[in-house]
Amino acid sequence: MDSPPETGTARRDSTAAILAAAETVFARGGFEGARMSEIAAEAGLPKANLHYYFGTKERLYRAVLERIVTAWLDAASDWIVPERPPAEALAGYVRAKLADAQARPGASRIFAAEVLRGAPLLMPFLQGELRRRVQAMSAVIEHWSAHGLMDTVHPAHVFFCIWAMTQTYADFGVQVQAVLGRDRLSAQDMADAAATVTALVLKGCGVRAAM
Amino acid sequence: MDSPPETGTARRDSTAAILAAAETVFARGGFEGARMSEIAAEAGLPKANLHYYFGTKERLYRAVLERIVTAWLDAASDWIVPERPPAEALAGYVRAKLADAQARPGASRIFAAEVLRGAPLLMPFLQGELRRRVQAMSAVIEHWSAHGLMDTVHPAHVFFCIWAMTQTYADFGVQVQAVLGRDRLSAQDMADAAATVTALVLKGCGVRAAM
DNA sequence: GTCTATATAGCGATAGAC
DNA sequence: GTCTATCGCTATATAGAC
Repeated sequence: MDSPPETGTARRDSTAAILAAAETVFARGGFEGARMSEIAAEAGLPKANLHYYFGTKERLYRAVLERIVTAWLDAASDWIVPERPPAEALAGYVRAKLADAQARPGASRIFAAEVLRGAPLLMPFLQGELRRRVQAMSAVIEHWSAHGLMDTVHPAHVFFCIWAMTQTYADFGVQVQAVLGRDRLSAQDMADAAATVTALVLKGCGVRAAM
Repeated sequence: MDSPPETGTARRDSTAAILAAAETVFARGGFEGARMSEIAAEAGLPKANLHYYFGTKERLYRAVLERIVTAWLDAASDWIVPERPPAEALAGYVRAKLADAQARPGASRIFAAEVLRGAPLLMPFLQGELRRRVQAMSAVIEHWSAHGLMDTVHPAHVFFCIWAMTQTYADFGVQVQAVLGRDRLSAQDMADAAATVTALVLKGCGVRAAM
């Protein structure tokens, strides 16, 4: 948004390559664990170019975080709307979150590592945009409860639990693999995961069967 | 277990102080984010003493991890036994895990950070001891299902979900606080969390009401 | 055993040639 | 705009006095 001007297609290619490489490298080890030299190698560029485009390691990291947070919000939030029956809405939300965790596990891990260390850079997002989204989605849940479509619950906590369960298949993927004794998670494993999470959420919230 | 001999009470005091300080400092930032000088300051000892007792930063980190893993296993695993009714057993297990997350959030975060970066040091534990424990607990779940005390589920995935939900209140505590708009989580917040997780697990698994 | 003072390496960042 | 060579700092680790 500031630093060197935004024009030029070579610039676009380079910054895109750097951001993709940075997401890969930050995904293992977080901010402190990543080396600028690793990111440069991953992007196939000299290290100096990273500083030319992004100035400092922290500014590059912030750029990566920003991309992730944007995707986080777009991903699934429009499933939770009052017109939809809760069974369909919640199941769709869970499936979208699980699909996101599988599609971009690195993004999920970077987000998790940032929150783990106290979210120094994400705090404004958590207290602002995310809080408002949760309040809006919570109102929908309360609407469903009031209409007898599901149990009365603590809506925010239900979302914390959904996020925890879906993200665990990205963030703790190696633990899941190790415990199941797999080299990597099969499609069947992910189907079992989806079935389990969906059942816990729908039956756990007493959602009346979809029609 | 190796390096300097294990006798002497001054040694016991120093190593205990260092391990406690290390757990605090590793809890924010993980292995790479921690500075030996921070740990020394936190323990009130000169930095050189850390190296005298533990040799390297990695060996100190391993010692901290070992303590955490031991506690992890002791914490709650004896709740899941076939004699107990599943409602009581699963509710007790969830409560014990949540209490553990509240009592030692730093330990939970260190474990999470280690798994996040691919669990290079924990892999033997995950594939060995933890896998065996899950297999044993899964057999109990299947026993309950076979006796009509609860639905037929994917037992391992149920445990992944329980761990995810309970640990999120330690590992992602700042996110929970931010979204709820709190300075810190109140006793009421934690009671709501416990109620939500317990409901999702018990109703989600179709556990027949306790008698 | 305990500490101060220092060696050594690796990292982020930059200067300056092309 | 792009790269090579290098600076300066900081962190782990150790040598050696007490």
